[in-house]
Amino acid sequence: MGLEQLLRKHFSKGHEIYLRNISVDCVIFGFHENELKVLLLQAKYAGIWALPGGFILKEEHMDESAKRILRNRTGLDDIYMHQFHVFSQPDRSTKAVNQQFLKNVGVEIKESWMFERFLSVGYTALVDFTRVQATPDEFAAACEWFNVQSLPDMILDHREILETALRELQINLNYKPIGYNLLPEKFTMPGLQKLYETILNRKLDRRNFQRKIMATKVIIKLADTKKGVAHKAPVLYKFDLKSYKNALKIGMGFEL
Amino acid sequence: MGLEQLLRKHFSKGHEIYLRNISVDCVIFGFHENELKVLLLQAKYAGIWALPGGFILKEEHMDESAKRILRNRTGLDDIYMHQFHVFSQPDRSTKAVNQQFLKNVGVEIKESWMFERFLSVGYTALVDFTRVQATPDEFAAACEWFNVQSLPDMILDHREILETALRELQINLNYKPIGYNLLPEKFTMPGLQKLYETILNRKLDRRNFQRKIMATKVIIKLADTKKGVAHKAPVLYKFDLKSYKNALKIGMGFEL
DNA sequence: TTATCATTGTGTCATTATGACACAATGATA
DNA sequence: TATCATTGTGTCATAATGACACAATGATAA
Repeated sequence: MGLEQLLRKHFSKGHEIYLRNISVDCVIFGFHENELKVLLLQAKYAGIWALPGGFILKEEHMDESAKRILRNRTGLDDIYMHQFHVFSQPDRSTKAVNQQFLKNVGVEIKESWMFERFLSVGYTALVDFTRVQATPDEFAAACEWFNVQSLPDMILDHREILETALRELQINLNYKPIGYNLLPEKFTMPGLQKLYETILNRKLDRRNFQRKIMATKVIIKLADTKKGVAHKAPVLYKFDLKSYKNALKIGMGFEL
Repeated sequence: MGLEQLLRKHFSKGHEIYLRNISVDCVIFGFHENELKVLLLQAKYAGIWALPGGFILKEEHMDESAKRILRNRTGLDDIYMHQFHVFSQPDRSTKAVNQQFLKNVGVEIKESWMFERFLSVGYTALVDFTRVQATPDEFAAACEWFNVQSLPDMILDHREILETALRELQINLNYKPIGYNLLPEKFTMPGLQKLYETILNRKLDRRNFQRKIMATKVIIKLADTKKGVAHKAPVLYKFDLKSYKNALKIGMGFEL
């Protein structure tokens, strides 16, 4: 199907399969080369970027919508996703934006459910950067990772959504185990610390960090060390999946 | 306007003023006689109870919808409300419930936006029990307080919404100052402790409790004592509004 | 009038958690 | 074989926490 046809169908028939007035936007975090990254889409025929988003199918649990969006953009499945906030400014209207988009593409549509007001539910996911197949959706020209420290212009309130998600992540660092999805299966203690330092955007004491992380019991020291690195070979660790999942549920009481 | 007319208007024209597929439900907590209470509505011509809820006007911020609902049920204004979760089970359908309700009332309506699926956004409020003028809405026969320990049958997933709100409140007790809206302006330390014990549903050590509460600096000791009580007259305290609001924003790091 | 008693207010102490810090071990590289 | 950046681990003073005891108060009852 060509873009024009796709757009006509989406704008004129979308309300037959999706709920109205609600959308889902996903803040997908990854970690690569000691940088915290977020996955964004670039609208076709426009420079501006957006969070991967979508709508809720009429018979679908909202968590499934978020997972579907994640799956379609990354190829990843079975990732824990978490709703964190509903954005409901009345003027976060997509009408002007959508009409501009249609104009850019050269399609004229008069009436559409897409011109109504949308609330958006923000979801976060933490994913393994190396396993992601970044895939644009049908209305996007590109799907790329950005360092959270240097973000491009973003549509609507997507910048605010992203920053709320980041704040959430920083707070959760103290109560939830983080890293299972962001790191490879085996990782080093300095590697884990870099992740924490990157998210918190501040330095942590190496020795106290190790003491506290080990006190949570969610990671296990392996016999192996990481080979082929300069300097002393660091010991490898992995998450203890059982404790990890437990800690995800009940939290950890933990202060960095 | 009679009930039938009201219902016809709401079911046939409501979608002209409200967003579709989204509702707001409010868990309004109060504290009275050492019990944690929640405000519920009883559907007309049915025994079953429900959380005070409503819909989002087309040009209204969702927070305003929640405040409007609170104001209409309690007469209270300027109360801090907080969205805590979106409930999105596809089968939390209101269709059967609404049709049953119409049948009870004796009104027949074939098609309605009210028969579609609704997501519901849960909000909490903490209010001063003594200042509440409990007022049923037009579709309710009664508006009453219930002890959270002995709740009646509730429609749809309202029981789950309520319990999620309660869990939220228990967790927040450790990070946010609680009590300003739930207690009278002047209160005693044992009174505040009772509130905490009631919400957490466990006993706390009197001396350690006082030490920790005072360490937060959000409450101020007054010169006065509470008169006319048996036994030793307890000292009165009040919230320091400035510190309180600050603590609401940035949290408190606090463990009971 | 005075003793009783439930309740309030405050202090101590041992234990644990925390932050600041130093030194030895390692292993690639020069 | 020496160098050196990095890793791994231990210590210490201080702060926070939980468990606990005793004195003060003031209404009530003898």
